Amino acid sequence: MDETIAKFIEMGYSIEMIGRAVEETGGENPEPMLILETLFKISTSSEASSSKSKLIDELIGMGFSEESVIKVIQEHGEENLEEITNTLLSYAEAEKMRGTENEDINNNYLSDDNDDDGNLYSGLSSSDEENELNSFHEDGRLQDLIKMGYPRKEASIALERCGEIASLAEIVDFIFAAQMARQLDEFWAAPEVQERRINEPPSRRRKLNTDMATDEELIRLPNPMIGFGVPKEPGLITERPVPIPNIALGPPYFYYENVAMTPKGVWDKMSSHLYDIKPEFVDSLYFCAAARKRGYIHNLPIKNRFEIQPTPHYTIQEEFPLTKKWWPPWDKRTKLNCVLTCIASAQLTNRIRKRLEKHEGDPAVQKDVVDQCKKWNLVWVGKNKAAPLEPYEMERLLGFPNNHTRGISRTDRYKSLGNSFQVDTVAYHLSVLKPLYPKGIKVLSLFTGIGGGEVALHRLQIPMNLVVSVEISEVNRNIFRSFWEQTNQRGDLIEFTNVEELDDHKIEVLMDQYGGFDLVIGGSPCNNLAGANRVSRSGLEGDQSSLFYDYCRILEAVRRKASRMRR
DNA sequence: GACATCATGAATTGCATG
DNA sequence: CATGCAATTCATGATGTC
Repeated sequence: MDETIAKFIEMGYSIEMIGRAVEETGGENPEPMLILETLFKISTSSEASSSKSKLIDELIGMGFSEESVIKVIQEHGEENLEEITNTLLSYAEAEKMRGTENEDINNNYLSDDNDDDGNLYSGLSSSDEENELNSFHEDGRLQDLIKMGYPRKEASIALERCGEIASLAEIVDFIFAAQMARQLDEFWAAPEVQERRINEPPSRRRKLNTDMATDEELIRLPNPMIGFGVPKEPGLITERPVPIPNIALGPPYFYYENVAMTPKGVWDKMSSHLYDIKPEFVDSLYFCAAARKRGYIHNLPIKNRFEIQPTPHYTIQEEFPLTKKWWPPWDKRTKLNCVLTCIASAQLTNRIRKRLEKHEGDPAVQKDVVDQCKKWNLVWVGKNKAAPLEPYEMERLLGFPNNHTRGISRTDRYKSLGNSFQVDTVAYHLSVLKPLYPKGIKVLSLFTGIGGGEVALHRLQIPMNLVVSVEISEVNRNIFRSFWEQTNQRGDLIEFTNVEELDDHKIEVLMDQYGGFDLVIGGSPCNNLAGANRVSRSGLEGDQSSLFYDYCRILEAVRRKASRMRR
């Protein structure tokens, strides 16, 4: 503990503050991370601001206005460092994009008036980007950085780390992130002796060690599958166990999704292609009455998530009350299994009924029937009658509005719904964007499907000023366009069919035209990964699932372009 | 051709057991 | 630690009907 305190003093905190923080943190041997968080809170709270904290000075020195910094820290006083980084970067981004308007970003953020921003992205066109980039000399970059107030040493390290072709914005991002992360890093790199003194549950320590191990370690699925935490369940994590690498910090933010249970090594590979961010595995049974085990790789902040309202029912019986009348007492299910793309045959329902009538009260038969019900996700809709869900029932489970998929064949509805997001789960993750983008966001939506991500944003009441959507299926495009029209969206919708056709040039033109993207969202095809595939479960290199690499390509193009535009 | 219906395992993981 | 068992899974392809 003494070592910890010494470290705090070294970081510039006074002994009084440390004492107060330890006291407030409580416990015999509080975790240093918690103390640091409390210290941070104290040092940035209004009553302790007689002497401005080191952090505020640092942020101001980096070129943010004093008002911005104070405002953000007041607003997010209890946030972690990553949160503040993200928020300030978002503000800076928003300020840049407003361009000549030159509004005070803080007033803009705090004000409730949502005036008409229909012309927010009209007539923006830039030129000579490439020439500017090429003429960017390293010495020039160094001098620019020093002019911006960065210490020479820090600037040159960043230059070295980012490489010769990095833009100024990328380097600024790097320095910023490095400064914000430095305090945390001291603890992650803490010596063994100190580590053992930390009074933390063994499970957490094991996780910590695993995460810090080499990359050879395969990614394991967590149990319970709650990611960084789910509502109404213990185990909420407020810091990422493995921080986001500097190079991947947003904005622009991105959100990638796929099935959790893939062939071995797939998630390791996907993570390695997405900036080594560790996936967040979440089972949607914590959000609705059906399981849905999915992995999400994203660079979103994770603090202050919230659920969309109204929340769905958590059990089968509450979600489908009419089944209660027929539900046999020996079927103990309260949650359904994953909604797939195909349903059970009517023959199965018949076979089950006949068996139950013939062997009334036979526990062995009942056990077998329950197994079949689990396998095919059946619910009880009549006496001895177990039937698959109707499309509208799947819509409800997945968080879509009633009849979202109306207008296409029943077979196609099942297929499209089975391939979709669970809206409440995704919305929970995306909810952190709401305070960051009060005037709405610009979305690049890959593999849009029936628009699960957009429905989530809509239900979060985050305006979509622009959606560029890529979706190969015509019926899905029709459904999504119907949603767009029926909800009276005011933003622009631009549709593409194939991800392959969205090349670097098209991306640049779109981003110039609209001022960039705030969010890149999508889940690439799982056909060749999903366990239900008996025929072609060929892994990430399969015909459809290899489109994952197009997601990466497009994301990287967007982030590169965004870095150039930031200047 | 659109649509509906049906039959078709296996990879992976968790867990208990020895 | 090996082994076996149980549980779960964003699907594909063939066939029939209209």
